Amino acid sequence: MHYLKFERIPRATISRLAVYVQELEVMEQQGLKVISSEKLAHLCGVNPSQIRKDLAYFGEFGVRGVGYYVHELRGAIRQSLGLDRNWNVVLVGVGNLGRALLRHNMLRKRGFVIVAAFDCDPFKIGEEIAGLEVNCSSKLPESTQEMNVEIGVITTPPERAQRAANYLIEGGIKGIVNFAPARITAPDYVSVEYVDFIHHMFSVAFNITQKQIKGLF
Amino acid sequence: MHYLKFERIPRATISRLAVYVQELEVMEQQGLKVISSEKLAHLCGVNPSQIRKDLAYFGEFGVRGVGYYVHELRGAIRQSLGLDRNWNVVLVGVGNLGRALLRHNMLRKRGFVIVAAFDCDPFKIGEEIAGLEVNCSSKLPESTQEMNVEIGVITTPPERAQRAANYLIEGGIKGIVNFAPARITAPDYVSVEYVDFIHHMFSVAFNITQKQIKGLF
DNA sequence: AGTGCATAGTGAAATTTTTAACAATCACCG
DNA sequence: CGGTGATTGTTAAAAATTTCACTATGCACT
Ligand SMILES: NC(=O)c1ccc[n+]([C@@H]2O[C@H](COP(=O)([O-])OP(=O)(O)OC[C@H]3O[C@@H](n4cnc5c(N)ncnc54)[C@H](O)[C@@H]3O)[C@@H](O)[C@H]2O)c1
Ligand SMILES: NC(=O)c1ccc[n+]([C@@H]2O[C@H](COP(=O)([O-])OP(=O)(O)OC[C@H]3O[C@@H](n4cnc5c(N)ncnc54)[C@H](O)[C@@H]3O)[C@@H](O)[C@H]2O)c1
Repeated sequence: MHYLKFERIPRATISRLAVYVQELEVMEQQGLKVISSEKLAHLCGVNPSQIRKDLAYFGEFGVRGVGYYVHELRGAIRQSLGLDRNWNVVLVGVGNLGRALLRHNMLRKRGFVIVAAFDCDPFKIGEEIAGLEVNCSSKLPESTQEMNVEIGVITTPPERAQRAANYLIEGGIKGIVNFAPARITAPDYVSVEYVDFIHHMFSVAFNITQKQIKGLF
Repeated sequence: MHYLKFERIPRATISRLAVYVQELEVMEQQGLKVISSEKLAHLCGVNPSQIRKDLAYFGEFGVRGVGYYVHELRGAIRQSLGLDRNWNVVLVGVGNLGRALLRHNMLRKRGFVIVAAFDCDPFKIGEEIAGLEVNCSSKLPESTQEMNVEIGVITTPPERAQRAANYLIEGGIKGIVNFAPARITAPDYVSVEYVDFIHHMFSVAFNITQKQIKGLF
């Protein structure tokens, strides 16, 4: 019997669950109904035990001898992660990257609804992008409180990231996703995540160098 | 005495080294000459021992009783990661995100030089972005071999990511950074990294949900 | 030169995370 | 309606990673 656990859930587990959801969505589109931990593991590039363990933190979602029902499992994971509802999001910094995010429907499809965008550049304020008017960032704190926004996305230059974060914190935001390559400080009650693709470039460069040293090329 | 180690280096270490470099660059701009592992750790949000351990994989870069010389340490880490040279990069998929990447000088500043961009859309082929002409993706394998390209960046829609990867692999690329939310398969000699910001959105949403359950709000 | 002080480097301990192994259980079949 | 095969959930072992505690060493000051 499975009792609700209050173990701390590894951050790596959360990250993998997101991958599982991704792959489950592909399967669902392909009309696949059932999947075993072994097959899913192979697709996601992990160990099958890992998948069963990750899922065990949240409940029992499979059928022994059969596997997991794709649709059901996707739903279960989404619910476990708190993704079975919409989240109001604001974006700070309407530059190249900010625009790319605003124009894509990827966020909305996953339940993250960008309800406002802010910039400090007077030339950008008033512009309309993807049906959203760019506002002056000084109005941010007020707006987020009014609109019940919980997550802020920072796409300003790195040296402005902390300032953007301060606005968001003042606005009562609970989580920040920072695309600028700069650490920011925030109170404990605010969750901060860093999206830093340069790290991944570094990683690849390092891996290639290593392989070269080891003579694999 | 420090002898060159052939231990496997944790992936997490690489990721942290990238953060250290980031912060060291900020310090250097501020004119700071010396930093202790304790202070750097605080800035990067990690444990001081962790920093010393991470660096120990590559050598001895500090001065006991003093700390690390900022400029020197930055150089040492960059060299350790294989970043003390330029890397030729190609980009596949000139959409919103691809353009944002092409327009930013962030990559070049770090030694990653985008030498060509490819798309399969006839309307985009021939267009010039940031001084680079968009080429037809069918020419990719040939071009990459000619230009001695080692890294490929994928910014196509997810369902096209594997195809893009295949072109890159055919072109003799050694590493791939994939921005599309889709796993890709590649031979062992190709390093693949995934940049998936949706995972970070999930993470933040999950953290907020957890805190709410625990009654922290 | 010697002393004190600060901080890097390092081996061992603690903790966390992953993997392996297996008992439990479900669907299916005769 | 019990046996069979498959695959989960779970416990135990292994591996990896992080943190601690301590030693070594360089610098500044006397
Ligand atoms: N361009 C990319 O492909 C890319 C990819 C990954 C990460 N990043 C990072 O994302 C960030 C943005 O990149 P970009 O290419 O969009 O840069 P950008 O210069 O095009 O855009 C930055 C925007 O932020 C605005 N801004 C500056 N300070 C602000 C403040 N205090 N409040 C509100 N808005 C403010 C600017 O007016 C500008 O519109 C950078 O930190 C960059 O390093 C960029
Ligand atoms: N837009 C964002 O802010 C953002 C952020 C993170 C990740 N992503 C991901 O990055 C990818 C690209 O996003 P986008 O917003 O730029 O999408 P987009 O639709 O604007 O651009 C995709 C481009 O890829 C091209 N393409 C398609 N198939 C191709 C192929 N086989 N070879 C070469 N080019 C091909 C298309 O012609 C198009 O120009 C998507 O997978 C998206 O999920 C986007």
